[in-house]
Amino acid sequence: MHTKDEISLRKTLDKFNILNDSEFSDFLKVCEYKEFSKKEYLLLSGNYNHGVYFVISGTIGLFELINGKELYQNFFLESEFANELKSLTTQTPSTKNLIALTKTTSFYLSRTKLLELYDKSIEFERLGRKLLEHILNSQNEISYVLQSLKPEERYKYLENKKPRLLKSIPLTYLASYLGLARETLSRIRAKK
Amino acid sequence: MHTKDEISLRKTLDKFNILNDSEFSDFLKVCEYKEFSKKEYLLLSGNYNHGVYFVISGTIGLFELINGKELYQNFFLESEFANELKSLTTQTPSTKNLIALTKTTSFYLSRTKLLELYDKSIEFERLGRKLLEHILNSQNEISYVLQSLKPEERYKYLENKKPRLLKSIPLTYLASYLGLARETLSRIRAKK
DNA sequence: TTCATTTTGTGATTATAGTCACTAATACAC
DNA sequence: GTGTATTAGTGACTATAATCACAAAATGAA
Repeated sequence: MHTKDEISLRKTLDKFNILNDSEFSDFLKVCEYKEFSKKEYLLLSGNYNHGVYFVISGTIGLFELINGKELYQNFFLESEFANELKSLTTQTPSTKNLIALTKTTSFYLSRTKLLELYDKSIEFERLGRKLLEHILNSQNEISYVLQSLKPEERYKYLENKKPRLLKSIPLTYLASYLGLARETLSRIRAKK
Repeated sequence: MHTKDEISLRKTLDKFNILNDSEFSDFLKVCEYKEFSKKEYLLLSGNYNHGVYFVISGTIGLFELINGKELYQNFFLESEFANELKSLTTQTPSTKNLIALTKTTSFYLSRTKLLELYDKSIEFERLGRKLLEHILNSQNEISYVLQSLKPEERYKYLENKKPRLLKSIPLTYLASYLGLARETLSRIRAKK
């Protein structure tokens, strides 16, 4: 049996060219299908993070609450792995929140099952490593944007490199993500 | 034979609790001792990145040249792995430079040898994954600093979380690293 | 469809850090 | 030890984006 959702997961993992059919099947076996309604929390700060999510449909936001303000640090769209790695890897209470910004469907992979996969064979370790390399390269890009681009250039960065975000995430959250005041981003867009 | 330098490497890797004596010995076997004089480049933008360095002594800087300005993105001190992962993992020409900011000694591990280790056993893959998790958590912290802290708070961040940088890296480079004008950082420090 | 909530737009003002220009101090090479 | 490089400090000024306050629009639920 291959549902559309499983094929989507397969396609994403196949980019790394590591798992064969049997390994993918093992991966899938430990995934649980989960749905979230808009504004539902997948992870609440203060709690431990117990796993990762593969987004089938919808969008998930990662944010931190800093003096009453929601500081968005990432967004996860269709076919991406939503993750908060600090708490997951160090097993300390999370300072961050994962929230469904829209109605969302996902595959959930618990930390326990993930660690079992890592133990099972080198292929899963390799997949984990490659995924982390990929995530790290993205994260470095964001850091660069925040470190050195002016507001207008940050907006252009979204246009050019993250058009899906621009299309699907409210400006308010994007401003937070880019380290700008909402009004600033609104004015930049108005000028175009 | 165990030199002081090898013990330093061993201690750093032992934090991850993965390699046994024989595996560490395999790791060490593929390391080359390399020295760099002040201002010598370990990686020049435009070139391919062929490996990683473990800093035995000295400091290494990672920067990008953006309209004539050196934009420092990281510093690597004693007992840290100096890396530029984008070019290393994607095998595209590097946009970044690695430079010895002081006279530096290091162990060099080539990409080829690294990949051989990854193939050799699951322990090396796991070490790679854990190292990446660690690096990613640090990188997320920097992003947070750049996204949401005011100049004064950024300086405090260095004081509290990166005192070694504050001690050993010129203010000019630290300002770049923190996304601030050199003068701003200088004034902040003067106020203390 | 209507009402409440969320999201966006925009003007006026202020705070803040960037830039420029120059001096001082420190480090480093010969 | 002298001279050159690099690094740091500081005042004056300017540009820029944050903040505040409010209105408008869009979205979503009942």
